Amino acid sequence: MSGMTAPRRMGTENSKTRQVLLDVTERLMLEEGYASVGVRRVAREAEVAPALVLYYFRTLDDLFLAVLRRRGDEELERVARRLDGPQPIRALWQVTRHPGNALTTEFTALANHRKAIRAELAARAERYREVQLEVLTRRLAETGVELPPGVSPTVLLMLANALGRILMMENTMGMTTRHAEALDFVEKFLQRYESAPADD
Amino acid sequence: MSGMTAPRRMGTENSKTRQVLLDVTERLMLEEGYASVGVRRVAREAEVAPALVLYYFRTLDDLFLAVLRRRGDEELERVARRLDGPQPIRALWQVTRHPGNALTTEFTALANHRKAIRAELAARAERYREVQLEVLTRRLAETGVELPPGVSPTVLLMLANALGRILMMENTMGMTTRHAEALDFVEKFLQRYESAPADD
DNA sequence: GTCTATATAGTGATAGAC
DNA sequence: GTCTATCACTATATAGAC
Repeated sequence: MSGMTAPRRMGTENSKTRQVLLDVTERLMLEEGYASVGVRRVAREAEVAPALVLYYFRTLDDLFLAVLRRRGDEELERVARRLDGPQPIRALWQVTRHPGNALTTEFTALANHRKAIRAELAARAERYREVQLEVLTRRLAETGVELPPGVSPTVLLMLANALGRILMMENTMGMTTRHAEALDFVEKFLQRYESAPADD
Repeated sequence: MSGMTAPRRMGTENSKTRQVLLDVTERLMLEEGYASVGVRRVAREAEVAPALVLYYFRTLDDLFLAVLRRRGDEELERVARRLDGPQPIRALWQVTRHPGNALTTEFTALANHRKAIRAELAARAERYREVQLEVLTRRLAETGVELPPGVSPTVLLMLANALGRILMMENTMGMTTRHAEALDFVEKFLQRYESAPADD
């Protein structure tokens, strides 16, 4: 399981230091972007020597992948739980705009450069979408919400995800043009389809 | 205008070589991503010496900015012209999914690392949005299309742009989950609101 | 498990000859 | 206008001592 390609020594999965390195990497990605993550920088923030980072993660890719897997698993669970409540559409919107999702954006950017990340991220994103869709579809049926004509749960999911992600990305680069109107539209939509028990 | 900070020599605006360097850079960004753009790589593809790149563009940032400005101006004009036709919503969707827009995505990613790019891109994106909105609003009024309740031209613009961009980004990383349903929804929407002269 | 020291290879940028 | 040569710096990754 841990790969027998390299004869080099390597740290164990449940080391305390290893966890710290993952924490530092994740924090750096969120605060300064993935480009700030490097062997030296992570080591400095974790107050260890650079070589130790490569002792726990053979390559930088391995470090990124470990963060992606740890956080991704947590997030998938959290999202599925959130959507499985009384207001699935509102939950969908909140989840999309949650800071935890900012890491996904960062990994998406990183995937441009690193093949290994791209493969893993794409696979996860597909699973993520299917899980969201499954829970959302079920809950919409159970709560008896009637969406606008032509808007299937799939379409609702894609539109919410897309709009949320783009607003986030634009915000990151200091852009807010027409965001207010978009957010207002979403709020009205939520009130129309979920706050009042929708009996048109 | 051309900056009196550096005493270093520099090429003229309408040099043939300069144009080639811009072409190469743009092509590289589209085909392999911005990370493949470097002094040496661009020089090699243009079949000149690396130092010549920095003769025409004092820094890498300057090279990127020159591409952004040249292409951005062309695109803005093209988009405004396209939207100002008989089917503005369809044009909006086509423009969003046009390859020319892929460069924007690349610049958005680049903006994460480079402050100078971020500032210029944000300013341009705001102008781009306002121009799109202005033409779209006017044409929708002129063609007498009645959008779904709550969906203002602004909301339509933001949703179309967001969905189109996200589909493009996912495609780039080899992901297509549920794209068909989303595209189908858009197509039906277009047919409903534009192909038939809409008299409900 | 953690360190120091270093190998190896990349980068953007500059000086100055032709 | 274009080149060669090089500086100064960064990066990931490795070997081997403690």
